[in-house]
Amino acid sequence: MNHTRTKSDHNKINTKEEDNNPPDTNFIKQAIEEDIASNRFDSRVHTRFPPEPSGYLHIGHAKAICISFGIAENFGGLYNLRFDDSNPITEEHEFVEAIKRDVHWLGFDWEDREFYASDYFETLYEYAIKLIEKEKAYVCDLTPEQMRSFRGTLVEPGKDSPFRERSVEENLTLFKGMRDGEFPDGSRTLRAKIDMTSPNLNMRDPVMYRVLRSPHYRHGNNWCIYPTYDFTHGQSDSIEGITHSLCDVQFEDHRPLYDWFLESLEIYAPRQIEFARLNLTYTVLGKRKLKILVENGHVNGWDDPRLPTLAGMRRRGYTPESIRDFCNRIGVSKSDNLIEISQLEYSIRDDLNRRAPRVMAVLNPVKVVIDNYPEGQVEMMDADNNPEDENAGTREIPFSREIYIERDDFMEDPPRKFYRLAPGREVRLKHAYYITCENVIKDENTGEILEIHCTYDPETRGGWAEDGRRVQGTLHWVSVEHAVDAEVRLYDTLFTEREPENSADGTDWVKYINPDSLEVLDDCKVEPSLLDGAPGNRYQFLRIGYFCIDPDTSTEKLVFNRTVALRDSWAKIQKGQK
RNA sequence: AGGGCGGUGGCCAAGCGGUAAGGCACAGGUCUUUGGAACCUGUAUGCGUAGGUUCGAAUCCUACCCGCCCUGCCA
Repeated sequence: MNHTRTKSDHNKINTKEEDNNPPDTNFIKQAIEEDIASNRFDSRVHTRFPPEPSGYLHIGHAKAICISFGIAENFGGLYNLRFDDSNPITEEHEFVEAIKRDVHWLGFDWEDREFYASDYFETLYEYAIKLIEKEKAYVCDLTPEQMRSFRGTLVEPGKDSPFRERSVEENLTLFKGMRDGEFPDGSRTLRAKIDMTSPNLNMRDPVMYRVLRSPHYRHGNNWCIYPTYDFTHGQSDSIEGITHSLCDVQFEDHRPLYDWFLESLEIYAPRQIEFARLNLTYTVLGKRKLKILVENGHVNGWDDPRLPTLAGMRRRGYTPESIRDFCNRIGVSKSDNLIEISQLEYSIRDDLNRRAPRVMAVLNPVKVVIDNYPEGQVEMMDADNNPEDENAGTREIPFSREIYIERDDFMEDPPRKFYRLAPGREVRLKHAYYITCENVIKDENTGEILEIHCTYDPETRGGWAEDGRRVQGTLHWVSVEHAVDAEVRLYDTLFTEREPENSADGTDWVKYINPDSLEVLDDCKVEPSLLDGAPGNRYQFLRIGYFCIDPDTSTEKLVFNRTVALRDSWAKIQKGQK
């Protein structure tokens, strides 16, 4: 048969299963492939992730980790975890433990390749002496203010420091004096002698060492001078034999300096490649801002489930697999980006849909009495744990004359397309029976619905009618007698603005914190099987969303966090009807 | 203004001179014991703008416009 292939034919042939895979290449992988082809690093691939232990890791770091470690895995290479700890003022041991925990949780194993830039301080000191001897570094006595004015501006060149031409001997003596504690904090620096007229400000004789009497969390009072990032990072990469030093684009104009130090020192030189950092709608990423949220009490600690920290997301119920999937899907490029939160939600729903056991929980209960059901009778109903997973098995759920259903699942005067319970209407109770609403009992004064009275059809056990009649709606429920009380914490975005840091009128992102980002429901009723759950366990509450057990759970009270709601097409219809 | 880097649909992102992949979102629909999931269909005569080179340009050239980063002894 002779027929032209149309676009729809094409789509049928390529099923979503095949098309759904994220692209398996990006500009960094291409660059590495070229280096392998040209044998630039003896065909090795060795990357690193260099966090500073001054805060918790967030989803933006996850992107960086997935890129650096993921690429090393792809090429059968190695990856190091290196703490970039050259500023004792902001760094703490607590953070190194938290970072290690989070990277492991993400599923990466750096084996014995755990390093600390601070362990290279002695080598770095020797490197500095080497540069002094090569007349490429000098001790400068300028105060911070003076140094700033000598640096020039974006459009005006800087001026040479009056201390720039000190002799090698004098520099050596002075630098040793710095190390030996002979000079007060901030009084002198060691600077690279490069070019005060460079259009790249980073090349205008950048500081290599500062005098700073602050105990280091790892080395105590061993040092009173500390190297700067620029004099630490590249050399650390070099020492570890890193081939590709992947970092975010803000370091792009540090690359000439990175290369300059390595070349001047005549040591092994890795290749730095930069990519765009992650931005997410309705949140902030960035160490300082997260720190403010935590320290000023806007949230309850680094692991607050509303935070984009890995600790927060873990507590919220995100799986490491979903975060990795998200990082793969968003791709790698150099362009500024703002990823929609729905992209992240897609990844977690997709993962949990396949893995999370289904349970029934009523968040906002209203009582239903089934008048024709025998009083005192209890039936155990079979329920599949996960229709997406045939190996998930089944469990039994107690059914009785009085049950709770969701208040939202009943309407006295239902609008069009409302498929749930209403006077005279028959619906299915999931895994149980068809019930028909006969009447409701309301509070005389407030009009609040107290009880809904129904009858059930004994011929519909399991949720099927012999005569083949259909019902439009299926409700979840919990037996009153067997219900377990629970607290459920619902989360909304932490900010009300899509771009809190960059909104139309304001500069103060803090004022866009969402006052309703946390809603606590403390009268929830859940099925008894949940009593066996442990903190961290994830579930799908049927028809509602994905939830996990919070560590705040005690023997007295179950506490759940909503990870993400199920997609809700009824909510959309309602919106449209308004 | 000097330097660096970016600009492909609402949000991401392929594309690497041969006639605009894919994902998310959105809109319809099929199916359904979750209004979930799954499945199907639709959504850029267009690649920041204007010129130019070429049989042919998102890809090459020129100019211009817009955005981000850089004036810490932070990383």
